[in-house]
Amino acid sequence: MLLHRKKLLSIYQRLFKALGPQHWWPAKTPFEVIVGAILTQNTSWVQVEKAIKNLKEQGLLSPERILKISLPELAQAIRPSGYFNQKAKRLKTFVAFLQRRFKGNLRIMAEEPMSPLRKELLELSGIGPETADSILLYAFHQPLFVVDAYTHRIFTRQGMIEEEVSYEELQGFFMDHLPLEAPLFNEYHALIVKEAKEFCRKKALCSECPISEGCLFGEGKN
DNA sequence: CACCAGGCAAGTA
DNA sequence: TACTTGCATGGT
Repeated sequence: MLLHRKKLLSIYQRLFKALGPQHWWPAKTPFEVIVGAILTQNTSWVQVEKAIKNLKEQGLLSPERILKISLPELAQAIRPSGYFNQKAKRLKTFVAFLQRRFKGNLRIMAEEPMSPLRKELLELSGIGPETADSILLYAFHQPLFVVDAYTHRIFTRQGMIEEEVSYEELQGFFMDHLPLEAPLFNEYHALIVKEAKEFCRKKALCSECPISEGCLFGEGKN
């Protein structure tokens, strides 16, 4: 629908004007993006930064090293990011996949057609839709809109979507109504995260929110 | 102190 | 299929 497109673009413009470019993903290499995407699952980014710092300092931030290091050692290194036993396994699951399927080479993986690759990622234990889409958008520049808890919160409060929408439905809402461009999706998702942290978290700041109109803080279930 | 953070998988009925 | 629970650190 044309109305949704206008509305979504309008929100994007307001966010960008108020908050500026976010320069995502905050990582230097595609592999660091992938590691960060797994480590940040249900965890604040500052904790992930500490874990990644540990990995760097210990020379572990490469597929080869993560493949070879013992599980307990890896877990200890990423301890600050929480769920460290699970996430250590998830990192190993991914690098094993990378090795098996693409000779350990991310450049080969990047050449793969997006849709089948997304399915393959989702088959891995520890990679769900948000992590898969974050990897594909931010490491490989594929035009997939990343949905997270913030996206759901903001757009339900805006009254634009139902509370019960699934991940795929919410993703479709954006992808059906916006131009399928990776740079746009990159910036839009990053702005949503920034906006949610700044204004949508605390009731007191809700009125300052650059989207603002129609937002009903506290009246929704969150 | 309780609650939250850029999810996901496994268990239960 | 539809809910519930475990995973865990550290900040507010």
